[in-house]
Amino acid sequence: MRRELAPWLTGREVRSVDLLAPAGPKYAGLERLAGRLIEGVGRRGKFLLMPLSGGLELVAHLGMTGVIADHAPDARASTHLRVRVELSGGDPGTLFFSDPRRFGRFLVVDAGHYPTLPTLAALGPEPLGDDFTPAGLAAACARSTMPVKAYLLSQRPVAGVGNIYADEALWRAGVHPRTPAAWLGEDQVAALCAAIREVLAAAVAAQGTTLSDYRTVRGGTGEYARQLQAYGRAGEACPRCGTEMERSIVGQRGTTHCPTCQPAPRKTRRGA
DNA sequence: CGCATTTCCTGGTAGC
DNA sequence: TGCTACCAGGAAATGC
Repeated sequence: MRRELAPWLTGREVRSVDLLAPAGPKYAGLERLAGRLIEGVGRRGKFLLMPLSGGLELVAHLGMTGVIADHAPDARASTHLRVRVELSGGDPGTLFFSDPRRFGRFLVVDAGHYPTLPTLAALGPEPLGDDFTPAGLAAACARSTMPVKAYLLSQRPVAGVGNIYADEALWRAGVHPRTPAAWLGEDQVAALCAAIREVLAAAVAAQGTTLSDYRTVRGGTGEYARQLQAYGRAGEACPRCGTEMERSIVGQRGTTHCPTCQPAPRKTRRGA
C-alpha cells in the first residue's frame, strides 16, 4: 500500500477532511490535517506514516478490514466510510478510508511522538531491513517466556508479522507455534528469521493477501492467498509431508500447524 | 515490567 | 425464511 500511496500523495496538499465516524482516539487530531503538505509516505510494520508540514504526521493502520482507496466505496460499502480527504491538484483528488469493523486508525500526531500508540512506539525492527538479524531475534526471544507465535504477534521482536504470516513463517521454519520463545535453539531462530523475511517479501510482491476484505488502493486484490501453505488449512494435508494439519488457539488466535514438520517443543540444554 | 485476559466491531455463516 | 449464536483478529486497556 505504501508503494501505491507514495507516488500519489507525496507533495500533495490537503484541502479538507471529512470525518464520518464518531470522533475518538482512533481519529484523533484530524482537525489539524487540512492545509498540510504531505511530505512522503513511510511505513513501520503495519503502520503507514505520512510526514506532514508543520512537524505533524498522519498515522494510518488498517486493523483487519480497513481500506484506503483512491475511489469512492460502492453503495453497499459506503456505510463504512470513515474519513474522506480532499487533495489539491490532479486526479485522483480524494482519499477514502473505510473500515467496516472499526479496528483501524487514522489520526494526526506530532511527528515521531506516539504516546497513544504504544505498539508503534515499541515496535521491533523492520523484517526486510538490515536490523532484523538472527542474532537480534535470538536476543529478543531469550527474554520472553511467551509462546513464540504470541511473541511474534506482539510486534516487539519484529515489526509487521500478523496472524497469517506468523503461521506461514512458523510452518516454513518448522517451529511449533507454542514453543516458548526462550526455548528456541540457534538453528530454529535462524530458520525463523529467514522464513519471516521470505514470507513477507513474497507477500509484498503479490500485493498482500486478500481473503475477503483487503483491497489495494486502486481496488485490486492481493494474490498471496494462493500461496498460503498453512494458514486456514487445518484438516488438509501438509504441503511438505502430507500429515493432516491441526488447528489450535495460540495467543487467543486461530492457529494452524503441521504436527510432523512442527513438532511439539521439548526443552533441551542450550549449546548441547 | 511482563504477560494474560478482555474489549472493541460487523459481516458471514452454521444450526435450527 | 428468519432467528440466534458464534467466529474472524490488531492493538489497546485492564488486571495481576
